[in-house]
Amino acid sequence: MDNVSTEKEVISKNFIEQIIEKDMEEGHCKQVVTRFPPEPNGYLHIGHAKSILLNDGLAKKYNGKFNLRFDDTNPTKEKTEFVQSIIEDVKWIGGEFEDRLFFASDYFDQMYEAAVELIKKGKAFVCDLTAEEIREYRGTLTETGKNSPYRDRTVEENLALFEGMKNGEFEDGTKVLRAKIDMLSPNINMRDPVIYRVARMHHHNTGDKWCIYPMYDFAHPIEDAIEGITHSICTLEFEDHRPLYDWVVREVGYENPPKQIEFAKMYLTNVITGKRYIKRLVEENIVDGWDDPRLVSISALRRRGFTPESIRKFMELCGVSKSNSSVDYAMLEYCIREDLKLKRPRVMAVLDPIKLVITNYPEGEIEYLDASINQENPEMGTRKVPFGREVYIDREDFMIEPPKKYFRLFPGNEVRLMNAYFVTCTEYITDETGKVTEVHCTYDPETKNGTGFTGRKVKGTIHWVEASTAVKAEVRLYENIVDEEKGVYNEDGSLNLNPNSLTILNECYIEPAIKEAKALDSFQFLRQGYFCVDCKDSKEEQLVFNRIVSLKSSYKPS
RNA sequence: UGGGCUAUCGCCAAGCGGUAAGGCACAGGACUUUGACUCCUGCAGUCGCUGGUUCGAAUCCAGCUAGCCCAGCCA
Repeated sequence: MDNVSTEKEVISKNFIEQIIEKDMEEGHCKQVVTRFPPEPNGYLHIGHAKSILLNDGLAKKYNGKFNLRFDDTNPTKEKTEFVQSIIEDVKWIGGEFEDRLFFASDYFDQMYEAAVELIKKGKAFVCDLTAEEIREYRGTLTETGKNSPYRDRTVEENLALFEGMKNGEFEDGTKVLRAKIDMLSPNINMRDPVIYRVARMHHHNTGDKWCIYPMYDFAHPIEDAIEGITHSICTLEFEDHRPLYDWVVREVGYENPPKQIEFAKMYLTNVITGKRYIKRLVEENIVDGWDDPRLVSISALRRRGFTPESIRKFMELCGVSKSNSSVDYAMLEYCIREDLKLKRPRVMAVLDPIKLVITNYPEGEIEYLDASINQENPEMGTRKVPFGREVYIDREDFMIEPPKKYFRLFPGNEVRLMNAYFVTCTEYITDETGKVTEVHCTYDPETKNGTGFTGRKVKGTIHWVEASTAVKAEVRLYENIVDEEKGVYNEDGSLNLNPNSLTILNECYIEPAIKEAKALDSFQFLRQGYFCVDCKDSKEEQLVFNRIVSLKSSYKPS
């Protein structure tokens, strides 16, 4: 019986795994080596998480290796600040590159040599056309290109010129090295692509050593080949580059050339993915940084309280394919709920307090009641919860005139104060506007938590926090940054921002057990959802909580 | 007749010639000291469309349609 029940569900292999397994069976690949190759030009977001987890997961599954490599071949956009944050994020999400941290810029010498070899083979030439002329000669999507007048320079001339480029003899932009392939190709990438440009830029890693830099299409296959990458996984927009990728590894002469495999990027509904849009929100100060919890950058998800496990689970659930798709945000929420459910303490909290006075409870007395830390996971033990004459309850848990099927507190009704006693509402007090300011109840000592009282049942159980011992906290409720109905973009292409995406609640009360909370600790506040102590904004005096995700509610008023 | 890719439930996604997995979401019901969780139940007579091949097609072929990507000295 046990053996049967522990059998895991068979999860079907994705198309990349099928390719890899075939390659291994046919002996094309002894040990899988994958890589995550970000350009250090921004922070990582959930889309990158998919790539990291995919590559790392494949390496783990097939007993291979996973490298982290910075694709830093264009210094204009790159910064060391980003290198650090990327390393942190990759580690946090669980990408285990161990000591295999590389920089494409460390291979510049080898790339230069490879280019020289290409020239010697007559497969590359130095071109003097301006950028604009190159564009004109390239043709269009529907018209073929035509050969550059410099295409037939001799090997010797090309060699001399290319060395001149390296030695800084030419102005930026005046000369490029081009692969000699086919200007008639229907694939624009094959129309004698530029593989080296002259540009005097200070590089974060190589400093001012170089004034020529290789282009992605030339550099990337070489980087992969040098590291012994077997499967070079990238996104769909590079499909058209694959013939060029293959051309480079073939012409440069690598023996076990890596294979490029493309998969579809992941989009999430109703959030802004995409580095350049996140960048815009940050730069325009619409959010307070790359880790603003409303964003889906990895650092933001971490700050909001998402766990690496939940994100891994999410990626597992999403799968990998070649069709463009947009995953429902609810799936991510499901994953974090699922991950925290049994692991995190459950404490009572009141986010919108009204005072409840238990009129037949002795004044000034506090008793400590036992309560499970997590009722579904007894291993987490118990905690003491102070109870007294005055407690706070949530405003939504009391109604003067309840609609049908409302089974929380209203005049004359009896409910359970969770982990404590049954209470019956006797009266309520309102201010001059009619707003309820205080509710009065009586309690029944016989119904105390843990006594096994079964005399009668109540339909409602509400949460509460004892007033004199309650910890005051700031709670931030996040909504997705865009309006659900309108989607991410307006018709004119501008971002559709929801100004109500952040609500800050200052008057929240949480039971004293919360005092030991540390940055990034997460809790379930009963019926309020899951919250995380903000690692950035919490101070000694006051804890700040970010809502990770709310619970599902099946109560629908009226 | 530029080229490349994609199309299976509201959203992901298996399926690889033998008669439509699974998850999310949703809807009902049971249970409940969180209206949560958990547990049941329901949820594609048909796979973008049209033809063809076959005893048999989501799977193979042909034609069409729709969507995405490509004309950086970005990655």
